[in-house]
Amino acid sequence: MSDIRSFFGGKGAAAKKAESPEAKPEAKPADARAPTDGAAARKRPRRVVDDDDDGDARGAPAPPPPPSCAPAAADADAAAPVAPASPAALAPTPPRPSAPADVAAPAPSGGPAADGDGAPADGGASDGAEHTPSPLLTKLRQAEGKAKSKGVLENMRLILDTARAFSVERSASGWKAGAPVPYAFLCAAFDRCAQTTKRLEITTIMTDTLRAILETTPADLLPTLYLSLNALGPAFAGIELGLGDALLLKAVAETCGRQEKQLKAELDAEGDLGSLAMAARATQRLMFTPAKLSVRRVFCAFIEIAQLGGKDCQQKKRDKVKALLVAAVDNEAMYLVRSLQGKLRVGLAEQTVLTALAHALALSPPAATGCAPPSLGKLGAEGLHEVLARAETVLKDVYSQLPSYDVIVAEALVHPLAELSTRLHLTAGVPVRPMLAKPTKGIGEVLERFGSGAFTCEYKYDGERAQLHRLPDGTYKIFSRNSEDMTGKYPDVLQRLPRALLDSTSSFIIDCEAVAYDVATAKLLPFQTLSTRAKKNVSTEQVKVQVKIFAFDCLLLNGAPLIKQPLSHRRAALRSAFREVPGEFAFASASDSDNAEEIADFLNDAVAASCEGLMVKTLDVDATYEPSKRSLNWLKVKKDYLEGMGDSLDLVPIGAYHGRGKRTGVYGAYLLACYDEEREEFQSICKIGTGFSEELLAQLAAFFREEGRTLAKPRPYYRFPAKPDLVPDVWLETCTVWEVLAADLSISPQHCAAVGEVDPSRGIALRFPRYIRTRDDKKPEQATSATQVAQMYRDQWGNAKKGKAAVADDDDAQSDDLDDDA
DNA sequence: GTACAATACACTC
DNA sequence: ATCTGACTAATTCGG
DNA sequence: CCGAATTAGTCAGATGAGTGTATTGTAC
Repeated sequence: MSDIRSFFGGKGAAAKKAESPEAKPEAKPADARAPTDGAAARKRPRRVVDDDDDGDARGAPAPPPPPSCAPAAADADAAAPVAPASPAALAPTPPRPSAPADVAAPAPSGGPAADGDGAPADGGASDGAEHTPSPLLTKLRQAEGKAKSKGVLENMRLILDTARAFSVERSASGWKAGAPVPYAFLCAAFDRCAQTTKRLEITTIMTDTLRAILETTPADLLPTLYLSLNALGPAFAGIELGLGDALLLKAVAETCGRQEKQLKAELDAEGDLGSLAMAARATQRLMFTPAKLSVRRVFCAFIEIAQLGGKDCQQKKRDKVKALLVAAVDNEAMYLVRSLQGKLRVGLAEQTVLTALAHALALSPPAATGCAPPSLGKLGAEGLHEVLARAETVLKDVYSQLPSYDVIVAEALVHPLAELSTRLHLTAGVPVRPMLAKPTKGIGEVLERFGSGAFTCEYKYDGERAQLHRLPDGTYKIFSRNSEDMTGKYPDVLQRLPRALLDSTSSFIIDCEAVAYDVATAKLLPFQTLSTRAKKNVSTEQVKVQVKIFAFDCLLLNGAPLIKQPLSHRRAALRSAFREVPGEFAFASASDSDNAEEIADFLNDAVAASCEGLMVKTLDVDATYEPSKRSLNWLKVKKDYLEGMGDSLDLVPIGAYHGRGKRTGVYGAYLLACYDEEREEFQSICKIGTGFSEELLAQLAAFFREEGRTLAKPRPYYRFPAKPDLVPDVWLETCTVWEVLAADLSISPQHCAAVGEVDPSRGIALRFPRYIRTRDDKKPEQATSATQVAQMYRDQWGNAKKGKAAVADDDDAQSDDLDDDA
């Protein structure tokens, strides 16, 4: 994030003043177009908005765009700040306009293509109102018949058709080229994304949006990306808003002069604080018009909010939110709130943003890269598709190896996309997106998929993913599954790690699972124990819960990246660079057998050794490490999916919670209870919110809303969590029984199932509960009993202990595997 | 004012 | 974590 | 051999329990 701030720092102040005449609306009715393009063609009468961005109040205001990045047309725009738009141009899909001149005359290399067609049109051309059909489009139509893939053609046309839309919005939001990108411009794009569920369309919308920014104000690209991704910076930077629904609700209430309670009630019905905020703001009248919001101001405000801490920081955070909300117009308020909630809900997330960024960079290469925009006219649909696909591959590959937009954008603005993969690569000290595994139903499915090639099975340990790094300078880093920096959490691990290193080992990145470990009994401890470890500023001496590291992959060794190597190679590298240290460091237990029986036995061993099941990975074919992209080439076989091994319970819904977002209008989750026969009461055991189809959800809501199924108060024989969050919005009469599957049972600080049976004051809860089906054949009183729940809880530990007890100690198990591999 | 409890948040699975 | 739904891409089937 | 039908894979966004940490609120 420091990168970001420096982005806006320094030269900012002066520039800002210069380009920001007191932002009061200087209405200019209509405007002659920039001379560079077919001026006359695009005169559009229109009311003008403030032509400048807000008084960006921040200490670090905006720099002008790097001169090299400002296309000629953009300058023209700046000179003539009005960006008018004809009603026609605002129509969703106006006929494709394109002046022949635009097409014929490629702009100088500094002016990237603004249109999707072959002519690198000047920036101005993009918002032209009237054009004749571009040659490329014509060409496409002609090619239609013989095009190999209609999909490709359609896709390319989509790109072309919407390529101009961004400029319309750019106009609508009063954005001079080179000026800070108006937040409204981004919000308009979000709106359009939200209106469709088609991924290609969303991608195109974002591509256009990013291109517009690239071509006019590249300095705002980074904050735009972060706002689109709902992030404040790379995960490993650890920048958090420290602001959630509760605070936001207060902030919105205060801004709009509403009672918190009342707003909460509306939220239950509306399901989205964002749209509530928008609605509330719409009815408010302000004494004066606040300065318009810009992307950079919004982003910087978020960063500032994140940096607030200490006494009264909640009040300060709220004030900052209020300041933003007050300045928000239309849907800006909605997206501000949603961004702060961390849920944009417009169908936009990392993969899509990456694709859009890649496409944008390919279509509108920044001037400093020295790349000319692709000559699309020559490429045709297939060619264009090819170019875009390659760009996407490159960018995603780079991102997976170096997941930092700060770095990537900085590079991409000055170097050709094609060079990124050589400039940016796997680096010790920067987390790699971990490879994930796809769930399977059992060994049969595994064999079906991996039948032919060699594969290996490893224990799936129940701990925390840990990516251990050693930099060339000898320092260590640990990253979590989501690339959070966990170095401070495991000083003990790092202190001992050198003992597991062989002499020749210098830098590395290894993929591991950190598991709680009982030194005395040499047994693995459950995840719940691991999670009680302190998380910040841990000192080695104070560590209560010991941890054992199970390494299973090696992504980089002594400076050499290994992720493109097959697993067999990487595993050999891992084993050549480390040695096991009893109780501290081991290689994940593995078996390379492809015999179903042996695998089944191995699975049993895994479960007996307190593991969740197996990970199954190909060794040679399709066996590269695929961070984040095709990342599901590993399979996991979890015990709870196996017939008879999962914990299946029959439970009774006794309460319901209003759904949010997609689930607005129905209940989004239910509170489930088991039945305590002795005490004759229903005891909460978990909430459940997954496993339902949308249709079912609707039916259930309708069902429970029928007369007599909801209660004003909980029955006296309901036992439920005390915590306000967990108290249902609606109480239900006991009238159905649902079968629910869970991975484990845990002692719960909240739930009440079988209180007193296993723990004197705490009940039992389910881990990973999901709805399976409705048990029409059972009455509520026939639900799983508290006694049974308690028994199930005891059994899960019992199993782990007996079973194949001899193998339970992992240390032994690993050495075996080591042997048969070496 | 200090000490502790309650709450909100971010993060793991 | 689990799960569903929508879309897209890949593959198979039928004329 | 092409186009339709089917299947498989991606992606986003609903939702779960439980933990430590930081801040706020409250009791003394």
